[in-house]
Amino acid sequence: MKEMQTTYNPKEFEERIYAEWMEGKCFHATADKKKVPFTVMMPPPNITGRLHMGHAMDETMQDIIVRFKRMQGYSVLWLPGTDHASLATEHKIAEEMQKEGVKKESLGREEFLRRAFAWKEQYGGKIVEQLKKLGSSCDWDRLAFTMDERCSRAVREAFFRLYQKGLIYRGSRIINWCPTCKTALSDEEVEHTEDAGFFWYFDYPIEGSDEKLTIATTRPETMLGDTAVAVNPEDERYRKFVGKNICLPITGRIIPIVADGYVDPEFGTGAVKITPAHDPNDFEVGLRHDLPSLRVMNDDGTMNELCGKFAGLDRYEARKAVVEEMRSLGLLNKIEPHAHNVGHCHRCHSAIEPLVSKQWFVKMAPLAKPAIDAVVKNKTRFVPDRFAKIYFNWLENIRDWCISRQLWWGHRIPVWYCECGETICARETPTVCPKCGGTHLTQDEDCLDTWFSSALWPFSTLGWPEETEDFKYFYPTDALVTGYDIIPFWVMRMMFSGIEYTGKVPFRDVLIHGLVRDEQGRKMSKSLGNGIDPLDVIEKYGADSLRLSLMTGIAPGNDTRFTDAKVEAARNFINKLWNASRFVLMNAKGEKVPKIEEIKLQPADRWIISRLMTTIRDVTLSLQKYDLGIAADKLTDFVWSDFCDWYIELSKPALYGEDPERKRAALCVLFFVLENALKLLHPFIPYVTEEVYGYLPGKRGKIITADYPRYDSRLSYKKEAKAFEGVIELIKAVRAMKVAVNCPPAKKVRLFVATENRRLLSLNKNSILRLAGASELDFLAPDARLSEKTVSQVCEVGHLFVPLGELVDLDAERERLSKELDRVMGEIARAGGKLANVNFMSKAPKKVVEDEKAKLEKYIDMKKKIEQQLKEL
RNA sequence: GGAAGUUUAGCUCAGCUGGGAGAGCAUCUGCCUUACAAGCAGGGGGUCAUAGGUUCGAGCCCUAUAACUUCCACCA
Repeated sequence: MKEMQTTYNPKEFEERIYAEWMEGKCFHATADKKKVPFTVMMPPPNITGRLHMGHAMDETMQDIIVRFKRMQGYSVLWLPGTDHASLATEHKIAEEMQKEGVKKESLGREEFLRRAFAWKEQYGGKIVEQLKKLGSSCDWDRLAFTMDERCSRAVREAFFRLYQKGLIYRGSRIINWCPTCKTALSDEEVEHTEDAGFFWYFDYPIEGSDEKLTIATTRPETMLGDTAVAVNPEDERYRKFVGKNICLPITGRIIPIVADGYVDPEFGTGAVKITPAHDPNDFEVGLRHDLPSLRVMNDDGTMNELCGKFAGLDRYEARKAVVEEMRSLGLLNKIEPHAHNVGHCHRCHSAIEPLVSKQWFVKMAPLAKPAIDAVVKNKTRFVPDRFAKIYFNWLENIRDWCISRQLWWGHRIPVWYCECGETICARETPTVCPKCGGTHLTQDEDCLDTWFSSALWPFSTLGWPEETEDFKYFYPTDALVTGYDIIPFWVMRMMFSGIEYTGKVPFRDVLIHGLVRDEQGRKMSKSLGNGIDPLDVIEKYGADSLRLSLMTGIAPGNDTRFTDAKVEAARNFINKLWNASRFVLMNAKGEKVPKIEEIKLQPADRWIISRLMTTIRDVTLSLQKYDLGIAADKLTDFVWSDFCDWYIELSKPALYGEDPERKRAALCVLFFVLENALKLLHPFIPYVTEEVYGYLPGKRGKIITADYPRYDSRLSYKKEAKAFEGVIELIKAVRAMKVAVNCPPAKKVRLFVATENRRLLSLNKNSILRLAGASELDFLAPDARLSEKTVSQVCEVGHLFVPLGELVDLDAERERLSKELDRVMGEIARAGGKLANVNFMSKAPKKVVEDEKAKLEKYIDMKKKIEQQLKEL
């Protein structure tokens, strides 16, 4: 067998091991009726995307859960895929073509799509390769793409069904328009930011009078599309004007003054210009008062032919020009600075133009209701549950979803128009008009919002609408892991889609995690340039270290900061594990290791096995609750402190000793604990655990497919473990004493313990001598004392005396004991106070009272002994 | 204008259903002890944001307050 290297070096094996897993089809899921399915759908990254820390965290969490469940014996499917990301991708491809001097429009739809698919083939798989580096154990055989044949079919089916039910409609509504991307956007795709702007006050002349009505606006250029001015019906100032008309400056159009409750008399001048075609509120006012809607802008954000001399001007140039024109007409009343909310395109960040446009919408109210109910009834639950509130908040206030996009890259809307005027929605491309029999059908030009296909992800990837084996077996899925930032985009939409199309919620648990921020707590972003590339970290430290660092010190749903120090700490831990493994293997050379059932266990053995059992139980429970951070903490603590710092050291006397049986027994326990620890750690740090597992003697398969450790109550040894803690305490006491009195560490000391528990100490004599740095261990009668000058410490197992002869620094010892006495007195006061409290005695649970009594007794005894010792010094 | 979150050691954060404040990093002291200096041993450091309340008992539950963060919202 080959030797392990002296230092942990992930580069030696990470790539090789991933290849072995792939070769062994370890990630492949089968619809195995004998097993219970466990399904996770990977949130598909955009094909334009590059792996970032957010992905790394998201992927790691899923991989941990999935590996855990796989080891527990579930038939696990973790289905990966990518999203076509229509807007982002089209944007990117158009940009690249621009560099070659090619315009999208001049290519035409077909040629553009041909190039887009070619681009996807070439670059779209990049992110998938990056995911593999992290160690993601997803079923690559089932790799899906939101625009592949399966998903496309599901999209058409879903659209068709909603259309038939009347839940999809086409209409002219006010929508969010991005003048740069030249497409409509959904409300969720608009980001609002507070921008510094101005309030322009315009005097609008009243028709047939010298009076003027002053309005305030943040968007002067839209006045060209005004079709009314509104005031509050209760507003005394303006009551007389209601019903009269305004002679709209510049345009000369005559528009009415209407009364509407929407107007806040306190704000601005209390008179509002109404532009139904360019403002959502004004649109509503327009509907109520039957006002015409006058669109004055083109798709690219320039003013249109209705704007006279302003036609062709960009909206911002037009703004200046209109203000100037009003000034020259003497109608500009004043200008005030004013901060207001402006919507921006989440893709290109241009200011959104609300405008009336003919688009396709999904009627949300009937879909939102069941999606809310499902979470209320706990059919799907959010972890942590506070995110349910955010989910409710979205769905309760949701407006109809604008699903059409003026793009080419995406799912084309499955609607055709006949010359006769008929609109046909169909699953497959129709050839004749069912109404007139005509064959001149043209398909709707628009594409669907990317999220329309993402919403079907949990089942479209499994073959829905067909009742495939996969669909029947793996759906509904079990856990969805994602960041809180995409609850409205994705989680919500999968929920109502799943319920609507399959009749079942798409997932049982929604595990929400926070954002990975930079060292200063800032969001990692391209513009700040503070993003850290996970691949660089992997290159430097290995994937396991990155994974573990992302899982330490995290709480569900909370943001976390990424620091190099954390990765280093993780790497150090793995190195520790590596060396502990190396130690165990080195000592096993040539030895035949018996089974755990065949050996005689020593107290230290029972203690570490007991600690292992506790760890198994705690970690399993934590993972089941998705408390990954806690599980990671418990595990690293167990391996580093209990196993490495204590048990390995405790086992050395046996390993290096003369008794071959003792040696074999110690080896057996070392292997037993190591093997289980590796398994428990495997979901977190899969590569190194697989690598080390391969070095373990005996015939075994891969750790990835090994059984997850189980808690065994027969091996819990609660009492023995508790008793053994006394030995540990004793050793710690000796070490601390030596340091306190400045005794050189290498100097061996003699130990005397006045105790009733000689057996336990005798059994561990060699370990105590070794770990405490002592030459002898002798016993005294329980209340006996040592005649020479000594340092002493009252321990659980007995009263410890260390004669240090001329080495004793009496002042240091006095100080140490006084400090100890203070602590004990404090404890006595605390416990005594509690026990003297009548209310505590009568109301606190018996167990708590008993515990306090025992503590008090113990501390009183300690106090006595310490005082005695102080006197004798 | 709503809503959520955060506030615990110098820093980054844990702390399950209320019963003697934790980790990692940093810092100090001493150690190259035959797995590991990416290490070992020992130590220092916290009125758990503030003010009230409930309770025998509060970091944890309730009510206010403050600061910071984020999300949502049509105030032109």
